[in-house]
Amino acid sequence: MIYYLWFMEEENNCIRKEADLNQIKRCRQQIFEAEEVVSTLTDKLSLVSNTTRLKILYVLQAEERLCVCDLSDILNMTIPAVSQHLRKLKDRDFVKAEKEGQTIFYSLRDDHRELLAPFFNLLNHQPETI
Amino acid sequence: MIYYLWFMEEENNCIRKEADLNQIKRCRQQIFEAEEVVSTLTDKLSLVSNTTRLKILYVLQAEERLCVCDLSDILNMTIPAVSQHLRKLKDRDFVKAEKEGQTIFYSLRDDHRELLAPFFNLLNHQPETI
DNA sequence: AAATCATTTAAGCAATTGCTTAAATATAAT
DNA sequence: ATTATATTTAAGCAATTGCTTAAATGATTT
Repeated sequence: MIYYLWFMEEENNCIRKEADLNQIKRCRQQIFEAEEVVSTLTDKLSLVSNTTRLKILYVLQAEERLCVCDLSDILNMTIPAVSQHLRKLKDRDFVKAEKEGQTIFYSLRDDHRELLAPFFNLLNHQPETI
Repeated sequence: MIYYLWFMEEENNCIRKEADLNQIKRCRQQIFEAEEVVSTLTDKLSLVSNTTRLKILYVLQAEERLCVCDLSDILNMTIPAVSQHLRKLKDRDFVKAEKEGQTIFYSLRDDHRELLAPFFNLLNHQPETI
């Protein structure tokens, strides 16, 4: 497997006299190494950065489990709208679904508790500033 | 100032026999109280959940300051593209700009260090799983 | 003063998002 | 079997996002 290390080779375009070429290379390498974690992280954050989905996660944290119909009531939203959000959360392993008769109960998975913890903390303690 | 407490009054639409009306009211109130924090938080997270902007924040954390031209080189992106991201980050107080001649240096502000800390930790330690 | 450099701003556009309504699925009750 | 219930899926659409290119701004050098 051959990796092309563009951050080492590529010509610099920043033509400032004072430009620190070593700094630029260092930053390129830093980003190159973090690339995958950046993708994984932003993928998850873009899920959480939606008010409806954050609210869903927040109430699920407190309530153990809720069905689509409950959430539709709680959020004052259409059932399909809620369902579509839940699907995204399920696809990314934020929640799990358990069928009981014709009702499907959703609950928080443990997978992302660490990522979510600071957000739940903020929401629970309602500080003046974030 | 009169607040209409819809979460107390409003009719329930979830018609399941087993629906726990108290649970639904409790959740509504919980969300009602967190509403503002939810907005503020998702507003910030939606900034961070973009790979380019997270990378900018990440390298700025390590490098103290970088100019638009540097970042354009580092990220292998057009100058206007970077500039537009920086504007968003500046508008939300994630970064500050300092002019020095015709060069504008951007650096991290302290305002959101607490929010960003866990993300920087992940990026620095490159764990197998997030 | 004119040209160069660093950056921003603006207009345009393709891709994505998040809703809506309507139809499909699947389980339960009559 | 038929109807009702709970949910999902799909199609359509307006709003937002993030880029591109071109033009504008403002400081520096010649």
